[in-house]
Amino acid sequence: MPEGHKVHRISRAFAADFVGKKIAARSPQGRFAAGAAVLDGRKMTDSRAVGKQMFLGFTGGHWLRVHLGIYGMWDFAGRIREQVEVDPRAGTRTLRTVHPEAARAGSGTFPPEPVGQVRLRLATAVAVADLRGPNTCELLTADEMDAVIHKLGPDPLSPLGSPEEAEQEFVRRVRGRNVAIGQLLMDQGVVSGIGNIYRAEMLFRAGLEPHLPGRSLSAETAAALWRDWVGLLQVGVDTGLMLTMDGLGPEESALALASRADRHWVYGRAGLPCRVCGTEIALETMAGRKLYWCPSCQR
DNA sequence: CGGTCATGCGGAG
DNA sequence: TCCGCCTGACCGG
Repeated sequence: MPEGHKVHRISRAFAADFVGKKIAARSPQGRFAAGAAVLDGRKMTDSRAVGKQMFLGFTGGHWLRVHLGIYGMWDFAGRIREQVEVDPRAGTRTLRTVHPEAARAGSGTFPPEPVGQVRLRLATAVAVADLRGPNTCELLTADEMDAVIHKLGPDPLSPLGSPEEAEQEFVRRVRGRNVAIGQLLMDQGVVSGIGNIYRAEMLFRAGLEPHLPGRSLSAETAAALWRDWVGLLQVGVDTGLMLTMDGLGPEESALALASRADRHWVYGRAGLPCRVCGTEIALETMAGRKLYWCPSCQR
């Protein structure tokens, strides 16, 4: 499942091709039939992403909250605006449709038959979005949505206040806790959108020992973590990929992108030599997820 | 082609 | 702490 960058991209896809349009809603799988009936025929009025959560607004004050969990997904088909995509083999950035297959001439009828367990299908006259395997798919009032959002830590791309206030909020939430920084980065109440890959990579990039309590970090160290997240998230939204290794040329990038194991500093590299110092990358469970880190570079 | 794991997280127990 | 979600990537045979 996507970390925060992907959710922002999905939200943008809805903003581009669904917001402002009358929406046909149904639940082919049946598990969201009641909710789909409420939304059916309404106009989509807004699309927001906060961390890993997305909120779609509809006339009448209805908000659809979707959290994809570990393997949920949205599939788009039909006339969908292009987004930047990175070609792993060529190492190039190009514009592509969200769903290239749909652009093929004569590639079947529109709308396409649902594939798999489609919890919810949202459709305009020319575009379709299918939701499969979500962790959460529910209708909320505006007040209920606000309550959800206010429980979340800051998201650089949907700050409740100024960017400076978002940074200060992150610093405050980290330094106020006697909990390992490796746990705090995964806590969506501390900062929104960071998942297991970004956690491991950010800690390595900062040279931070994952077990350090949040309150042991200096304000500057915590602020630097935030600024790194701001940059990583922006790159992720721009490219659609989690590019966590800086300073690679086109050829190196192409190689790095070719396989996930070669794409990151430490994530997924347990037992392999650290790219910087050669020390064996360590693996342990933290916050219920696998944490990869270099015992030499991170202390 | 079958088994395992995972870019989460909420709820049951 | 375990389960549901019920997909897709990856790996060994």
